[in-house]
Amino acid sequence: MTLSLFNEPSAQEIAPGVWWLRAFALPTLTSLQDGVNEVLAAAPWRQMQTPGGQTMAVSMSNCGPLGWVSDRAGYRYQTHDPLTGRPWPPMPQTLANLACLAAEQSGYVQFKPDACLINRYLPGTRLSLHQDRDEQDFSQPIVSVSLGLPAVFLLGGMARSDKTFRLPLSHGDVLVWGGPARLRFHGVMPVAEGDHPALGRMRINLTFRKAA
DNA sequence: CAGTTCCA
DNA sequence: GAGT
Repeated sequence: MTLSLFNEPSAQEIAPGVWWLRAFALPTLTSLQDGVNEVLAAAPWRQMQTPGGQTMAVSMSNCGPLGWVSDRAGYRYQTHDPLTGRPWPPMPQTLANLACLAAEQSGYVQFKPDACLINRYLPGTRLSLHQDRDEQDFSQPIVSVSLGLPAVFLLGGMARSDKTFRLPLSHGDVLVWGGPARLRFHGVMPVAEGDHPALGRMRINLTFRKAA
C-alpha cells in the first residue's frame, strides 16, 4: 500500500489554472524543514538588490541547478551563488518530490523543477505585486509552498492595475498556478507579528520553477 | 527600460 | 502611478 502525502482531497481550483492545496505538506513538514536548513547552511540568507538599487525586504536563498538572483544588472537565473561563488546547493529530494506531487494534484504532469527560490519573511515583510517572467518556458507552472507564520497572498490579473484577490495562506498550504494563470501578478501583504510553533517569528516560502 | 520599488 |  502507498502512504499518501495528502491529508484530504484538498486541491481546489480557485481560478482558471490556480490551485490551492490546503495543509497539503503537513505530514512531511519536518523533513522539508531539514532540507531547507541543509540548503541554508551552504547558501545563507541574503537580501538582494533590485535593478533600481533598492534592497528587497525579503531575504532569499536558492537550491537546485539554477537560482534566481537580482542585482543592478537585472533579474536572472544563474548556476552559481553570487555570495559564495559556489554552485547552488542541490535541491533536497523531499522538496522536489513535494513540488512534483503538488503539481500533479493540480493537473500539471511531469513537473521537474530546476530551481527552488527560498524566501524568508520576518514580521512586517512584504513582497510587492510582480510577475514571474524570468523563466524560459511559461508552459510550466509555479509551485509555492508556505511554511511558518500565515500571510495574505495577493492574486492579481495580467495587468498590475487589475483587482487583486486575497488568499490567507497557512503553514503547509501549497499554491500552484500555470496555464492561463502563469503570468498573473501576485504578491504578499506585510506579514503580521506572530510566533509559529515550528518556525518562530518567520514565514518561509518555497517557490519551485522550471527556469530553463 | 523596470517597480520583487517607493510615494502621493 | 511612475520611467525610456
